[in-house]
Amino acid sequence: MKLTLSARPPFSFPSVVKSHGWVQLVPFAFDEASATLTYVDHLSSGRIIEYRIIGSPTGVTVQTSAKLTRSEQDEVAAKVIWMFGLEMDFSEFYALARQEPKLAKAEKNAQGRVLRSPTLFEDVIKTILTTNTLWGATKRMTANLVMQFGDPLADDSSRRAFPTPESLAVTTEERLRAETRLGYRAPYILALARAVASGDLDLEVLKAADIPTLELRKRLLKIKGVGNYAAANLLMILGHYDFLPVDSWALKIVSHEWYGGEPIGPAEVEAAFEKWGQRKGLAYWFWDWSYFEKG
DNA sequence: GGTAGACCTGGACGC
DNA sequence: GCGTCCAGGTCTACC
Repeated sequence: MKLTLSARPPFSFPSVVKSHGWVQLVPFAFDEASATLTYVDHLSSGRIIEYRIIGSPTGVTVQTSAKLTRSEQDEVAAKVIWMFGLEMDFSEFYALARQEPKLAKAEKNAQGRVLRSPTLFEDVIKTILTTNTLWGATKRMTANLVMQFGDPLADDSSRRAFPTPESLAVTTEERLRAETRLGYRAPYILALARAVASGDLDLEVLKAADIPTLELRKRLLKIKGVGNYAAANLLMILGHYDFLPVDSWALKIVSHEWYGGEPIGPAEVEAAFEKWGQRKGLAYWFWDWSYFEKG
């Protein structure tokens, strides 16, 4: 099966794929040689399928080896549109970015979209797994979760979908600690899965564009394990850019940019991007950091 | 509301 | 080989 999906221009497939580290976390995988992003998904029909997503200047094509029903095709299309933010409009950000040399490439490179998981449940868990740890450990914890609790492709049990809330809800904190190696994050992940599986918490409604940012942030901060950094990161994913995900990395690159490498705190990071208002997250995310300049 | 201390893990580093 | 530090922070108790 093949679906062709159009994006609001400008659009850049590699810009979305490489917008942050999600592409390195299963069930995502990216093949550089063929420039193909794959993702193993658990459809609401119960089937486990793999998407092969290829970019074009006008959007993406999605291929699956499985033959899908009409409703399954609609589900895949809706999910990929969300994952790539195909309908998102960054024209107001680009208008401001044209005035800032450090964002001069933003419009040309069609920056703004960030790669998202099909469900906010998956993005919340992955975000919690990025906190207070090394990136390598985030990849390992995510891989453990997927291998231990995700359902496999019919023809390749080494490729699995992200666990459903229901599959995680029935496990124990002890197993998440001892086998999945989530450490102190185990009770957070378990509580989240149980809340979503029971229907007490509906994360998908938070994708609605008309929820005010402060209300959204308040709801995200109620999730155990989600603090200021994680909430800001999730707001970025949800298309709200009023808060900065200030982590140790942000402190490092902002210090290098404006403070000569001296130790700084979150206040200095906030001050550096204050003038960008509701688009400060975008300005921060796509800033042409001197930290990465060669030489 | 602000802050200190604890928290899982595992790689890097110094000895 | 061993101990310590720290990383894409958060929570809780305490003031």
